[in-house]
Amino acid sequence: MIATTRPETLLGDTAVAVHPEDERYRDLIGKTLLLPLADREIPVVADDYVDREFGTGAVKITPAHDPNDHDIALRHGLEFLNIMNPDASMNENVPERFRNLERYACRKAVVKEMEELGLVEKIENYTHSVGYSERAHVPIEPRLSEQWFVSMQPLAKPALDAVNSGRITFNPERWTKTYNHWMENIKDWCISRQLWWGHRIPVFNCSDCGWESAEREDPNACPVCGSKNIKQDEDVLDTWFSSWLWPFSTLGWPDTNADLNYYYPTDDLVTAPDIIFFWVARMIMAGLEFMGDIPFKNVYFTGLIRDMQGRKMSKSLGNSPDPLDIIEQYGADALRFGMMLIAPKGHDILFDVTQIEVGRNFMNKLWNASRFVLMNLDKDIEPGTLPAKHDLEEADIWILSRLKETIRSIDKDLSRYRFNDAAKEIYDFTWNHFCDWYIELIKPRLYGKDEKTKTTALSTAAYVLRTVLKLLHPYAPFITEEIWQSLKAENEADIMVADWPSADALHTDRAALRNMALLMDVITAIRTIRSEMTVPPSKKADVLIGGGTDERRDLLEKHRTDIAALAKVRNLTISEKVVQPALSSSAVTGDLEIYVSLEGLIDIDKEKERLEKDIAAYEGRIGSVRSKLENPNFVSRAPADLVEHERKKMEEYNETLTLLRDNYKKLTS
RNA sequence: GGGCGCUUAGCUCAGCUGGUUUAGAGCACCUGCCUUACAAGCAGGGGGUCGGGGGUUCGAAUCCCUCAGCGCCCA
Repeated sequence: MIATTRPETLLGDTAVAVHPEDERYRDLIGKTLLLPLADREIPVVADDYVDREFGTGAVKITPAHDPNDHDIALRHGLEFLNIMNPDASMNENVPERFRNLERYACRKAVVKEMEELGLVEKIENYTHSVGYSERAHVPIEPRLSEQWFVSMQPLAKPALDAVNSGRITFNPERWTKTYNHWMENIKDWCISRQLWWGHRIPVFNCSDCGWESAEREDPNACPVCGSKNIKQDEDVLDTWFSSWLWPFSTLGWPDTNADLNYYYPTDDLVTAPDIIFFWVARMIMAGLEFMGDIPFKNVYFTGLIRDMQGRKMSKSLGNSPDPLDIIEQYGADALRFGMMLIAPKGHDILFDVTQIEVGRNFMNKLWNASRFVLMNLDKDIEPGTLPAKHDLEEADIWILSRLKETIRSIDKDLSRYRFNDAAKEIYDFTWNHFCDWYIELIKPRLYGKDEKTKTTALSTAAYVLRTVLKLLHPYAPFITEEIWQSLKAENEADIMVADWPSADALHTDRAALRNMALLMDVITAIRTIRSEMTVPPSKKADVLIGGGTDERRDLLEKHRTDIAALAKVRNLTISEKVVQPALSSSAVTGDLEIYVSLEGLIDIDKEKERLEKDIAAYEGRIGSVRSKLENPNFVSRAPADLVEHERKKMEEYNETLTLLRDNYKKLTS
């Protein structure tokens, strides 16, 4: 007894298969059965493919109409009986009464006869997977037919070597596993397609003498018998058959020329991992076969863009947004930059258009920052040229040092295909360093009377901005070129042909980085007090800074105007010993005490709350450092410089905590 | 069945060679601001026992094992 979802194929059965170790049927192996309706004798064969647990454990074999059955038939030398015409109606290989019946009509007829013969045990609904044409919207019927194949084994060997020897690298590396698995189990490639469009397969045959051959030029007579009755194969080539030639056919192959010589092989192929088989592997095979060399050195696999439910975007699902709509809404650069920012290396992304807002906001920020620089830019400033070193002020040195660090990070990220990290670096530097701090820091200089410091600040700002534009250009070609046109020297070329910024042109000044960090901490501390005590931004406050070392106070003294401007301070007192004003709020930054005079705005409870929060924070930090230092194993086994670092941290935290507690005590006494 | 990945803040995700502040960003949220580049913005803030368990280690979001859940690929 057997089960089937396609009863009409019974007419094409040429065997029944059972599992070789199935006790139930062991006796029957090698014997024959009588196939009903067709009245043919068919053998019982034993094959591992059969699942003993499924159904009765006996399966009908229709070699001409099922791929699995086809393979079984090959193994057992069974007959291939094609019972269908190309239109899926029944052909002359079935009993006369079924001939020319459409497949579903035949199915009914077969079932009816089987029932009449009392051979049907039961009929039940069953869900199974069947090939389905999305173009024609009909189920696809497997049917034995003549197709052309490319023998792949000889091509696969050198292609496997090329990747496993490292001549071609995959990024991320893990995709080599997918590649290897496919290549090691490669099957011949069916290149025949039954479509009305495409390149027709250049195979010709003669209906008089049976000659058949693949030809470069269309023949007009049979080369063997001279007959004019020759016909070209009706099928066309699989589209990938031309795609695998892409690395060299696009450069003029099979003709040799300068482009082909220069550009083959290329450096990087950027593509998606879902076409490793269809395209990447085949390009490598074709390159090695036809050019005698690999087509590219590296393959970078991007993630796939999916919708928020994780589904691949597809036309039939209709879940892919039209890029033109997004560009209309956010801008082309915003789309490009936003996409790069949210696409981590080699991982799929769940895409929602609102994520492009980040890109739009950043482009807007860049545009406005550029406007600011340009509106202040005097004509006598030479863009791209830094002021003499001795004219640079600490803020200038700081932003240039930060710029150098940024370029180095970006170079490193790009060399490792970490495009999102590089995008993040540009974003972070531009917004959080250049805009939020540097531009704010130079405003007093720009609005002041000193022409020299003004020019230095502007030259530095222009230099930094120009570098940012170059770094950003691959991500945002349009806005960067637009701004560049206003920022380039008179005879300077467009940004798209500009040199990539070199980190070597700049130097890192550790002292400037450290000093500016302290300055920013102090300014932020004052801002935090102001905000938490709800001092309106329009109201300037008196600030006293005490404690610290002579060096640190000198530093702050040097940046007195910066502190005043950025923290909105009226009178700033910097002295080793300062007396805390009666109505004031306090903060501690390292070993510096900061008092903001509040003149009636002071709220004791709020101030207590603030200090308690700070004290708790430092107690937490000290707790975690202490647990390390009190662990003898840590002290004895961890690297000495790390232990030293933790000790230093402990000292600093303790100092800060002591000052915070003093202030808190004063408040409650 | 075989292979590959993912699980970190309300959401989407970074966190690379184990340590460098008490784990970061954007969005969302709270407070205050139309401060003459920018409200698509500015300043400040809250929010996470890093899916569960075990192990290795002086030290784990990070390395190993295991369990659970989710996703993809196998022409």
